[in-house]
Formats: sequence, C-alpha cells, structure tokens
Amino acid sequence: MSIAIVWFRQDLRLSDNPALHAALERCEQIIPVFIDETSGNSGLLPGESSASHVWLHHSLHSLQQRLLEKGVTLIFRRGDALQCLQQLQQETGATHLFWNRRYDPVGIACDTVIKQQLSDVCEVRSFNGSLLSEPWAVLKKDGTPYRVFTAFWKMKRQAGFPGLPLPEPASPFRGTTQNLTSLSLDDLGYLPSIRWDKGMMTHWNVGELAAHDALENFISAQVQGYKEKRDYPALPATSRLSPHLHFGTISPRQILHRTEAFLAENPSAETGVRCFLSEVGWREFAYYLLYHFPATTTLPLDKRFTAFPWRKQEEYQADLLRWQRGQTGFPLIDAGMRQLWQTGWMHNRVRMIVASFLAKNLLIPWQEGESWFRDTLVDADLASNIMGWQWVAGCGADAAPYFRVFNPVLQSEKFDKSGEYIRHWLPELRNMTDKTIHQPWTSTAKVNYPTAMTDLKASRLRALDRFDVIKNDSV
DNA sequence: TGAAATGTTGGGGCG
DNA sequence: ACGCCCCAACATTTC
Repeated sequence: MSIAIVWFRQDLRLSDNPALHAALERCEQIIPVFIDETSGNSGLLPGESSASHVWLHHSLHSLQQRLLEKGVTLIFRRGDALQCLQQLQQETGATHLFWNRRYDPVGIACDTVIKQQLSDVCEVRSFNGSLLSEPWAVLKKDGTPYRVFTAFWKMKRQAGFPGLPLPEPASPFRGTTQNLTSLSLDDLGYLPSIRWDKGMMTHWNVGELAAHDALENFISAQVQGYKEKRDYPALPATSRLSPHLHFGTISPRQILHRTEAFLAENPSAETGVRCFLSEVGWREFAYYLLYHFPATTTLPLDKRFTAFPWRKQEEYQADLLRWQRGQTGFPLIDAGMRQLWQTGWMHNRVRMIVASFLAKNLLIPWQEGESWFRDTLVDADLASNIMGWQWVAGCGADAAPYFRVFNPVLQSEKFDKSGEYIRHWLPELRNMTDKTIHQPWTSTAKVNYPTAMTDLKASRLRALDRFDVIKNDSV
C-alpha cells in the first residue's frame, strides 16, 4: 500500500497542483494536511491578528470543502512542521511526502531539514507550484542574479516556462483520513476574536473557484484596457488576484496560459495582456530576489542604505500612527490607507504613493511600512512586500532613485482627477469641489478633516539632504 | 512606475 | 518693418 501525505501550504487548490497531482498519480491513497506552524513562517507571527490570516481561514475552508467533495478530509495540525509530519508519517505509515516549494528563507530552512529527516522513512519530493519557473533557472552571464527587471523578465521569457497547467484531478480521491486526529479549522484561530473581519470580507470572494471567476471577469472586461486604466484607483481595472496568488488558490501558470489563450482569440488585446503579464513577471522577480538575497527581508539590498539617517522611533511614532490611520491630511494618501484598513487591499498606484510619503516625506524606515502592510493586506506576501518597499525607498533592486519623490497632490490630480476615489474612502470630503479636494487646505469649506501633517516641499528637500549623506558611499 | 528647476523657442504686443 | 520683451509651451537637466 502506497500512501502519500500531501502537505498544503500556499497552494490551496486542486487544479494545477503538482504535489497533489503526483500523489494521486503515484500512490493509492492520499492524506492532505495543513499545518499551523507556530514557529512562524512567511513573516507572520503566531496568534498575530492579521488580515491575511482571515483570508487564509476562508481559503482553507474552501479547500476543505473541495477535498470533502472528492472524498477525503483535510487534516489540520499545529506545531513544528517536522514533528507534525514525523508523527503523521508514523500514524499512517505513509510512504511518500509531497509538497510545493516555498522560497522565503525560514521556509526553505524548515523544508530542507524535513527533507533530510524524513527521507529515511519515506520518499520526500517537492515541486514548483507557485512560480512560472524556478529562481535558479536564469542568471546573468557572469553567474550572478539579475538585479534589473527588464533584463530578468526578457531572459526568463526567452528560457521558456515549462508545461501546461495540470487539470483538476478526477474524483474520487482515496484517502485514509477517518481515524486521524485533526484540529478543526476554527481551532487554528485565524479569525479574530473581535469579529472585525466581517466587513472586510464583504469585499472578497475566496477560494479556488472564486479565483477563476475573478480571472475570467478580469480577462473578459478589463485586460484589453489594462495598460491605460490600471493607474486610476477609482476604476475596477486591475485583476485583484494578488491574495489568490499568495495563497495559491490560483497559480501564475494558470493565469499565463488562460491569458495567452485569450490573446490568441483577441489579438487587439496584446498591449493589455503584455502589460498584465509583466506584473506577473514582477511577482516572479520578487521571489527571485528573495531567494537570491534572503537578507533583504530586513536589510536594504543597496548597502549604502545601511547608514541612512532615518528618524528615530520615539521621534516618528506619532507620525507613523497618523499614516496608519489615514489621518495625514493628504486626501489621496488617507483614502488609500483607509481602503487598506477596511478592505485589506490597496490599489497599486496608491501603494507607491503612500509608501513614498512614509519613507521620504516622513523619513520613517521602510521596514515600518512593510510591517504595517504585512499585517493589514489580505495579499500580504513577504517577497512582493519586501521588493515593493525597497523599490520605493530606493534601496532595492532596479529601484526608484532615491530622489524620485511622489507628490501626493500632483498624483491625486493626475490619477484621481474627479476625486471619485477620494470621495469614496473619505466621505467627509465628499462635498469638496473637484479642484480643492486634492488639497483641502485651499478650501474655505469647513470639514472635519486633519490639516496636512507636513510641508511637501520642505520635507522633500529634507529627504534629498539626507540622501546626500549616503549617496557617495562605496557600495 | 517623478517633480522641480532650468533652458529653448516662437508668437504676439508694443514702441 | 524691426527689435525688444513677455510668457506660454515644450524640452532638457538636475535632484
């Protein structure tokens, strides 16, 4: 009797799941398991109340249901992954252990040990379920990793992406899970005890089927105009697939092939499709960078920034709170921060603007912003989040130059001209004119809204001054 | 996947 | 007609 443990992590789907596919193909029975790793992985601390935990809960619920329909029970365990898997292997006599890889340093270290330890008692195999191709697939001619996106993405496409997405496996699955102990999903504690999550989740449909619905909706209605419309936060022009990608309710390979199939039928969508796929490429780049430069989870990739004179915590703490709560007095920034708080998501253009404001105008270390995003985003993803923040701060790969400072008023006038996005998230400004809504301090209207917390011109110059201190340091 | 400062050009008002 | 100035509008440079 061959029995495979299928360890689900950030691949909470049945279709195009290489580990599950291999288990079903090669073994007579499967035991699907999810482990709450209290030792911490992917930057989330145990018991920490976070938006992405809520999303995880619902994704697991969906996966549990889908597996039940196929005839097997998803087992939930908690603790050190090695111990949990050793125990499960002993309980079941499993002959195989399959999973899809992860790429964060803590996860890699954990998986490496497990592979070493359990290879004595069963066959352990890992697969690529999260990326179009592996981080080690392309390097520069000199053998070092790319640091520039366009060159990276060009080479990666040139090297090609292996294989078509795997189909959803046929039912029924055979498993021996009836007599195994399992926590309940609720036991994992991914839902907050004060149920603030309910409002947030009205903005989302979670699970593998919902992910494909979202992709189909995006492709049929939005991808054609993606390049032109994606920068306008009031428009529903983006895919909003990021949380699905993070938890693996859809795979990038599925997105690539579905999008290319659409392109074949609709050649005029080429510009939009290319632009959209390059965003998938940025996600690949983020994982690539995290794999090759694991220290960047906390330290700047550009070593000059180790000496950057950020403000000190006791000095910036009050400002940080205003930023987090959407009380900066700059409407576009506050709208973004409140969208984040209420929905667990923020439009990407606005993410760049609020991040630039934190790191440059407020001179608060990018790690503070990264941490806040990690707690509040449903799509919180270590690789993408680290890359994004280092990019904005100017210390990352292919980063925005430090002197590139977004002006939140100009960005607002450019990308939310009619104030539609601002009015939606800042109802107190709803009656401002199209002209003054971007800078309420120029209006005589009396509203309950904070005054701007900093002078944009002066704080920009202050940031440039501080950059002068480090810019000529040897790298 | 900026913004601000600085430079250039050319049309029009005007003496 | 001409030179001069002003200043959009656009281009280039700098941060």
